[in-house]
Amino acid sequence: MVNSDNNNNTTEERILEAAKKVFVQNGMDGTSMQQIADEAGINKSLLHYYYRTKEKLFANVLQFAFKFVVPQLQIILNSNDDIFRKIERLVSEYINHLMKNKFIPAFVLHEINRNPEGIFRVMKGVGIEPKIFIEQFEAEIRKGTIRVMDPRHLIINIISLCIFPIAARPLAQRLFFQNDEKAYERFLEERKKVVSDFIIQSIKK
Amino acid sequence: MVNSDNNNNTTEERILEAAKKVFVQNGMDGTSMQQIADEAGINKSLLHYYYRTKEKLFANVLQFAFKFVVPQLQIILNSNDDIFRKIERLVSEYINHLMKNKFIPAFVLHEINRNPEGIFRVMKGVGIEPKIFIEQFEAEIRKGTIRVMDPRHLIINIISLCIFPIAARPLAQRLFFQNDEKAYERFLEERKKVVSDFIIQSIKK
DNA sequence: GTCTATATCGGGATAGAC
DNA sequence: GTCTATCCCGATATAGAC
Repeated sequence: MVNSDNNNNTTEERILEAAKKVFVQNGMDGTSMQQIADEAGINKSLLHYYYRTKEKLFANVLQFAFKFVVPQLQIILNSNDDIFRKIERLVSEYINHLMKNKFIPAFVLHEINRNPEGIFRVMKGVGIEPKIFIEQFEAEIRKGTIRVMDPRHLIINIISLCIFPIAARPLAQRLFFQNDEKAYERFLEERKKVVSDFIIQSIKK
Repeated sequence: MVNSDNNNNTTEERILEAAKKVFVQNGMDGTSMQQIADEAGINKSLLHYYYRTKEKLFANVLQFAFKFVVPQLQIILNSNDDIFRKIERLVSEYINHLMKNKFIPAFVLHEINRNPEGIFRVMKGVGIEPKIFIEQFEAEIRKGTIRVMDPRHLIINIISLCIFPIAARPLAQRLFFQNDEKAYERFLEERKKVVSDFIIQSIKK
């Protein structure tokens, strides 16, 4: 899961762990309180005792989708590396994270459409801030080392290339890799280099 | 919607139109038969009369997500254009299609994870076949006009860059465009050129 | 074909015993 | 804190009148 601290803690924590697992795999609508209770090894009533409603429990789960990875990415965004090195590190770190949390991308994308405000609130809470990265990018454009481009396109491109292959994995793995798990893992490993090369080539003059 | 032939046909067709609209926006789990009945202007029983179960009705909807766009893309894939022109046309056509069917990407991605076999069956049914495109790509590599690259990475990259900005639109529009619909429309229009330039730059030697 | 009425089940949530 | 029992509602699905 997205969190490393595992099971045998308090009941409250066990519930949250179970909820993360089940919600992230099946979405808000696709998950019942019974499933979460079973996963946590307790009964439904306790869920309501600790988190009054399903909505509140879900809200608690949602932020875990960002809580751990955002600070890591922020460190890279604000580091002293040059722009190309930053892109390499961002892509590698992000793909790495998503490989370890493979249900997160589709879960978040579904939620973005089901209830945009919820995600938006969480995103403002964790507060990712690409300002320094964008300024650096624009400085390079003025220096003439990279092509003129709206930084928003670059950012969306980077994110697209990292997230989509994980979000669409169950289909892509079947279509292109005969549903071979290991082969797709290797493909994703390769992508850490392929994607950053791809991006750097496309922006370099 | 993904289909052009509109409303006032037989009841059976009206139901299917309504089901497409509601299912695609809210997903299988997020949709009730009552919602579909309301959207179609009839009552629940009729849904069961025409399509025995919710599952069967949903299965009928699913294929419409691919039925119309796949043949169009296939024509481009098999055309006589050179590889760069093909990429331009593919990206432009696909983004265009997705802009007109903005709920499809997140719907499909969610479904890919909820029930991969269902999507896989549909995909084999509509049968997209990139063989000619891949051969053309490999021929260019041998000629030395483009860099060495697994064609699967290229294909995944193209699809990622087209789909993701639509799938994540509700969030991206808020984060980068103050939730301005029109501004995001322009951004997506721009992407038809930006994305194909981006890809071509990155593979060209 | 289309409707109303109803059966049956599972959902979220609460009451109350321990 | 944790359980069992229960409430209430909305869901899918069916029966049967017209």
